[in-house]
Amino acid sequence: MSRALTTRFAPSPTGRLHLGNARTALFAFLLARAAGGRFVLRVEDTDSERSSEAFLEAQLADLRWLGLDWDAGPGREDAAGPYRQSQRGAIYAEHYDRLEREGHAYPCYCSQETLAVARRTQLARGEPPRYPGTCRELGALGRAAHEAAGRRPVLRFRVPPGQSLEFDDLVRGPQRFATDDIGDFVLRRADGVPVFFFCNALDDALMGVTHVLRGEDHLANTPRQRLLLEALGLEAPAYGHLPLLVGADGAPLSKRRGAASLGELRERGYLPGAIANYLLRLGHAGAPDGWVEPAALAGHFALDRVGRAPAHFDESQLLHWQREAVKHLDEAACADWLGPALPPDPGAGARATLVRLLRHNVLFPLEAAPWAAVLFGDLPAPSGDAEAQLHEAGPGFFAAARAALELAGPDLPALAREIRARTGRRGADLYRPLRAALTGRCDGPELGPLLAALPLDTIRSRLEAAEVATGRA
RNA sequence: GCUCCCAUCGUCUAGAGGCCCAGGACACAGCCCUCUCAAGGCUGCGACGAGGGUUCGAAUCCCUCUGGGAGCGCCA
Repeated sequence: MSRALTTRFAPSPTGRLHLGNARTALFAFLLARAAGGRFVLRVEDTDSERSSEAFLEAQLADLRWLGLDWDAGPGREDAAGPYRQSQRGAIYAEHYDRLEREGHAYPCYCSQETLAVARRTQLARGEPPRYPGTCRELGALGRAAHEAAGRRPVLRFRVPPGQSLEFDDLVRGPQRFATDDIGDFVLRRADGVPVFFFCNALDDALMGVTHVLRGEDHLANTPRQRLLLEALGLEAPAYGHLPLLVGADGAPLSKRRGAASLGELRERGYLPGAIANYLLRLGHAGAPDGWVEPAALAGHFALDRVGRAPAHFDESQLLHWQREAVKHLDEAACADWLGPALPPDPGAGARATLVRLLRHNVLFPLEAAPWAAVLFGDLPAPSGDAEAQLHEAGPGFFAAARAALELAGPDLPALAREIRARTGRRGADLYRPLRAALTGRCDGPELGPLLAALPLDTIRSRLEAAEVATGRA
C-alpha cells in the first residue's frame, strides 16, 4: 500500500516566523493539499536554551492565521507523535544505541579547541575543514582513558569512505555528492542534546514524511541525512530545496536584519490571503494573474514551477495583493478586520455603517480610524487642500448649501439640484467644497452614502462652520 | 581557502535553437472615466550580466569572466 504524500513544516521556536519561513511552510502545505496528502507540523525544540513556549505559541498562531492547518502536530497528536522533539528523547536514545551498536556511530572525545585548530590548519592549507577522524578507531582502552580523564564524548556518525551519493532533488534535479567530501558529523552533543541532522532526519522518517521542502541552505545536509537513514534502515523522504528569499539588497531575509515577521505584517493589517497570494508567486511561476481565493491556492501550486534563483521580497508587490485581498473581503470579514482599529462603540449600527463606507477605500485598518471621527465625532482640522477648496467656494456657497439642505434633506441628488439652482455651481465645483466642508479632506468614500450616514445636525453644523471659516459677512 | 548552486525589464516571471528586434503581472508615468481617493479602461517606460565559441540561426547549447547565493560546526 502506498503512503499518502506527506509533507511537513518543522520550525524551531526560537523567534517569530518571517516571510521565508512562511513561504516554505506554505509550499509544503500546498504540495500536500494539491496531492490530497497530509501536512505535518513538528516542533524542533531540542535546544531548550533558545526555544521558548511564547515563540511556539506565536508561531502556531501565525501559521493558523495564514490558513495552514496541520493534520498532525501540536494539538493533533497521533500514533507517530509526540510532535515536539523535546518529548522524543526516548526514541532518540534508542536509535543512538542502535547506531553505535551496529558500528555506524562512535564516541568522539576531541575537544572543541582541538577541532578548531584542525579546522584552521585545513583552511590554511586550502583544504575544506573536515573532522580529521581522530577518534574513529579509538579502542576500548582509549575510551576508558578519556572517560577516566572526565571527558564527555559526542557521538559521531561514521561516514563510509569512497562512495558516491546520488539523489534527485525535487526542485533542483539530480545531485551527486562524494562521501569523501563529508566529514564524520556529530549526532549527539556532549551534553546529550541531539543535533538537527539526527532528529530532523529520523523524525521525518518515523513520521511518514514523504516529501520534504526546505530552504536551500539545507541542500548539503541532505547526503548526510540520507546516509543516516540508510544506516538505520529507514526510508528517506524526497527532498526539495527552495531558493532563499532575499531582501531588496540581495541579502537573505533574516529577523535580525529587520525583515518583517509574519506577526508584524499581521499586526500592520495585512490580510493572510494577501500574504499567501504574494508568496505563491514569489519564486514560483504558473499562478494566474488575478486574485486566487485561499481555498484554491493548492490548485495553482506545482513543484516543477518553483524557480532555482533567490527571490526578492518587494513590498510594493505585497501591497498589490493586499489591495486585492481587501477587495475580495466580504462585509462580515471586513468588519472583523477593521474592527480592532475603530473606536470602542461609536453608537448602534455606526460601526457597520463605517465598514460599509470604507470597504473599498482603505488598505489598512489604521487608515480607517480617522474616519470614525469624521463620521461620528468632531471634525478634525481640515487638510490644506480641503481648506483651499473651502475658500475657493466661499461663504455664500455654504449659506446656499444650508438653505438647500433644509429644503432637500440629506439626499445627495436632491441636495445637489437645489444647491445648483441657488449657486449655479455644478459638478466638481459643487461636490468638492461640499466634501471638504463635510469631511475636512478631499479623498474618501462616495459622497452620497457619506451624506446619508451623517446625522442631519452634523451636516448642518459643518456647513455652518465652513461658512464661518470662509468669512461669513 | 575549498565544494556546489544561480543569473531575462526596478520586482515576480514566460521562454526548454527559429513562433522573441523577447510575452505577462506588479511598480512607475501619461491619458480616459469620475465630486475626491481607490477601482476600471487605454497607452507608454523598461531586460536576455560581459566576452568568446558551436550553429544557416542562441535568451535558449559549450567555455571563460563578472556578479549573487549556499555549504564546509558539539547552529538549526
